[in-house]
Amino acid sequence: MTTKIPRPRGRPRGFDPEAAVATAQALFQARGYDAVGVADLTAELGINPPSFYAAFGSKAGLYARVLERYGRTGALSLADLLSPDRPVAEGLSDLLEEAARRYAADPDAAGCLALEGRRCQDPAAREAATATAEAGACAIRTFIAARHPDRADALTDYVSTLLSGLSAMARAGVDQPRLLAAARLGAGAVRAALAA
Amino acid sequence: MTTKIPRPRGRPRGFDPEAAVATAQALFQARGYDAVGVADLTAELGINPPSFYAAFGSKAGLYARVLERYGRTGALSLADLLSPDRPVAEGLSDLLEEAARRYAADPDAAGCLALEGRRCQDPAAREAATATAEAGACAIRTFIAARHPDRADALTDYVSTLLSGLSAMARAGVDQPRLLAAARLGAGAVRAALAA
DNA sequence: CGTTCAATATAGCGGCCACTACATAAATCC
DNA sequence: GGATTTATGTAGTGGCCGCTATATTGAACG
Repeated sequence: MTTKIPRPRGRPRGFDPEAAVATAQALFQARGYDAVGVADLTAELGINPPSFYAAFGSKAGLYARVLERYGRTGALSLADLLSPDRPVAEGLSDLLEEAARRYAADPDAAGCLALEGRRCQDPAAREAATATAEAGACAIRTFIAARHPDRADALTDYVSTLLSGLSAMARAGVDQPRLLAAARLGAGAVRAALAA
Repeated sequence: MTTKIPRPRGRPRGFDPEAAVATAQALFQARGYDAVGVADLTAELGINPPSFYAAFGSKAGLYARVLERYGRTGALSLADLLSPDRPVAEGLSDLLEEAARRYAADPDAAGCLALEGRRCQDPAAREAATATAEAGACAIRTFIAARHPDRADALTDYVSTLLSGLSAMARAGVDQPRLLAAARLGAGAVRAALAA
């Protein structure tokens, strides 16, 4: 159950900010940051601009909350896929395959929100997306370095390259089976590098 | 020598359109299509908007000419790298390495003009960039299919994924040695797939 | 010379953008 | 009740965008 919170002072909100963040996530993922206007968001949420800015501060502010939510719900569960007790090659293979599945799962939300967001025009939003993406790369590096410290940097670069490429291909319209096949081919190089 | 062309009727141009295309290529490659405004272009070229539109029709029209020039001068020479007499694995390896070198060669022009251009907001420019990128993928597919028809589709997807990823990493600021190492790792999977 | 033709310069168009000033509505506090 | 606080709806702001109407300049024609 939800904790009983005594109503705050003023007029209560007419909408749920968390639900709004979820709606915004879908819009941003479908069209990209730049292509989603504040007018699109307010229309979709059924609110007016002042309510929007009172709740989120700015379009980039909402995007930051969307990225935070993406890390919890939409992105790959790096903690599960890259748990320290898994073989390194297995974890990275599964990561790549799962990325291919998710990136191409919904044709209206193709690719990775964070990786794609790095290309938007708004500096604040771009930095937020870059930070989220970098956090993912950092998790990969840490996972590898625990058992293959000498190969962590190079392998992380390679896996990051593949993930960026898979996201780009998904956005270009490549379907799930093809994307998955590409991910599996790429994962082969990871296994070969770790076996050597 | 240049062919002797009798001066046409009206007032002569005050600038060289071909040089303007080259200048625009540098701008588009450095900042991306959306971030370069017509005002930026006219200022850089030292001309006014009407001259711009008389020469190129539209911003997307100029971009199409830039892409055409890119195919001739800036992009990878697919015809050389993928000439039919080369071993398939060798051609693809060299293609990936050369892409890594070029994408990270100039920090102010990181990535592939065509691959990155697929994400812009203007539909006409986006389609032009997509067509150019697709032509490259087609050349790769043809090169592979000549000797490995059953693997051409999957390998083309994989190489395209890597190229998109390398371009994205270059734009994210990864330097040339790291990018080259990632490309070499990725090329290993190509050789393995063809040897199997 | 005057006519014709094309590229130029000045100035500004309409449209969309993220964002906000202002007054009002709906709740709690005293 | 009245004061206070917060969110809301209406209506609009300034700014940048791609693009253009209009008049003028500079060249080749006849």
